[in-house]
Amino acid sequence: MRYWLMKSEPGEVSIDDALAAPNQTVAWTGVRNYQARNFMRDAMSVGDGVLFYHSSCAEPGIAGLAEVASTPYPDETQFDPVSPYFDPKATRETPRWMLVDVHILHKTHLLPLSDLRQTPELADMLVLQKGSRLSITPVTVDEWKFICKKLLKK
DNA sequence: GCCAACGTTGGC
DNA sequence: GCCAACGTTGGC
Repeated sequence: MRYWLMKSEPGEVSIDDALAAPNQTVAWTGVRNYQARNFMRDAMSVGDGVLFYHSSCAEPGIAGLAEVASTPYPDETQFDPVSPYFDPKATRETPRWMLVDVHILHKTHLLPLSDLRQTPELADMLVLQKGSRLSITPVTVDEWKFICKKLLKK
C-alpha cells in the first residue's frame, strides 16, 4: 500500500467533476511526463491512497481523498488525432502513455498549498520542493496520516 | 502575464 | 552522448 499526490487542473477535471463521474471514478488522462507515467505504470496498486490536488488555479491545494481504482492501461487520448494529448509516436501495439483510474472517496475542505508550506511536518513533501513540477508524487505514510487528520477534521 | 525550474528535442 | 534551444509547468 502506497500513497500518492496527484495534480489535476480544476479547469480540466475538478474534484466535483470527478465526483459527478460514473462511480466517482475518472481515468487519469493526459499525463505526458515519463516519471509520472512510470509511477502509474510500475508503482501503483489498486487501493493505494491518493491526495487529489488542484493545480494551476486560484486556490491550489488538496481538495479531497481518493484511491487508485485500476491496474495500468493505455491512455486512449494518445491515439486520438484531435485530442490535445495525441502522440503521433504512440501506436496501439506499442502504447507510450499508461494511466490508472482514480476513485474519489471524499471531497474535503481545501487544504491550500500555502498551508502545506507553513506546516513543518510536511516540509519534506516532494510536491513542496523547489522546482518540483511533477504531476504525480509519492507521499510518505507519515505525510499521508498527517494530512488525512487535517483533512478530516474542521 | 511573468518567470524560475525542469523536461524534451534534435543537430552534431 | 553532449548540450543549446525550445517547450511546459505552475505558483504568484
